[in-house]
Amino acid sequence: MTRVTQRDQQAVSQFVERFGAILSDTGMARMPARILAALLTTDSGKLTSAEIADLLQISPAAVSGAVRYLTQVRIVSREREPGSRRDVYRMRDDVWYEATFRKDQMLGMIDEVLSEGVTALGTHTDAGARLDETREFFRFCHGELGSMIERWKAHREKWIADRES
Amino acid sequence: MTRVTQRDQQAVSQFVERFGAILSDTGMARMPARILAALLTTDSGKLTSAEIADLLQISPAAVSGAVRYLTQVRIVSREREPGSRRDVYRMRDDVWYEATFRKDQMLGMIDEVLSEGVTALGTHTDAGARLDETREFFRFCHGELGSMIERWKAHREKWIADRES
DNA sequence: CGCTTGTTTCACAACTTCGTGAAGTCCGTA
DNA sequence: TACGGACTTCACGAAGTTGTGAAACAAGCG
Repeated sequence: MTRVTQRDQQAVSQFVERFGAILSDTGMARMPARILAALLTTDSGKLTSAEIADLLQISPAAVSGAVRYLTQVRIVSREREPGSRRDVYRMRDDVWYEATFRKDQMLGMIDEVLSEGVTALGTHTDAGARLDETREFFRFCHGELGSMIERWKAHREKWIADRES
Repeated sequence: MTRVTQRDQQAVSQFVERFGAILSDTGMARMPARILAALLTTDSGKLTSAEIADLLQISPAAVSGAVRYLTQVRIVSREREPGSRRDVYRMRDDVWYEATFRKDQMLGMIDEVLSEGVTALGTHTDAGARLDETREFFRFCHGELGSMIERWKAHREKWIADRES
């Protein structure tokens, strides 16, 4: 291993920690965030449990718990090469789509709760009107998010085409 | 106080708790979230420390800490009626704008960190290319968020006009 | 079959966060 | 300038989270 490679490894590791930290700042649990960051930095987008444990210096138990969460929310998929006992975790291509979709669901819940509030206060009160407008804001966001996904797909196509030229 | 009013109070209180809980699910600390929810349900959008403490059944110390946070992130403003020793906290009209703006800043930080990663890996590697695309996604979101604020302003005007007719 | 390797479950300990009570500070008022 | 009310600070205790080690479990392979 050359010195240059060592420096690179260090830089990559530092990126994994920083990006993991940012993701956990946005609400994702710490371990899943770090694992996702680690997967992002692999060429294949795949990593075994042991590799994850080694890379992030965590116990197999921690890996187990975190990947269970990540598979549940469809951020990674679990695979196993035939004839092997090792699980391999693959980052799904549509992670950001999934993440956006999940935020969108949250907006739906906010809408529900705000509707309760509007009912409780009535739109004839100032507070009720404020709640009504707040709800409209979140409904607006909901609509925006939906169309944003479409726009991203288009933007991505164009961007990739530009990059290759 | 009539029975109907009592029921309303209960419904409002329930809304405050539910909406506070949702806000804290999205990352905001519990107390600030509850206080914001409480302010939303007042006609004037204003509340004194004592009122907040009473409404949410929390100590003055908890109020103090939470409103300090809320004023720092510009969600509420502190006022004091001349000749009074009571602080009054007012919900700012542009809370949702501020919240969106703050998310936007987060996107900027993500961009920075991802750029480090792209540098560390180089765009000629598969991982580097993936990071590059990820960064492009967040940059796209950044742009979308910016224009979304404008669109919301326009949408709001129209919505208010419609509501009044 | 039993061994080996890899994963999962579970109870525990460390850490962090959160809200409180009590003491402290500030400031207008008499 | 002394009083009183209101806000803030601080240290503590409670509660919830998080990651670990150890043991149980599963599955290929000799």
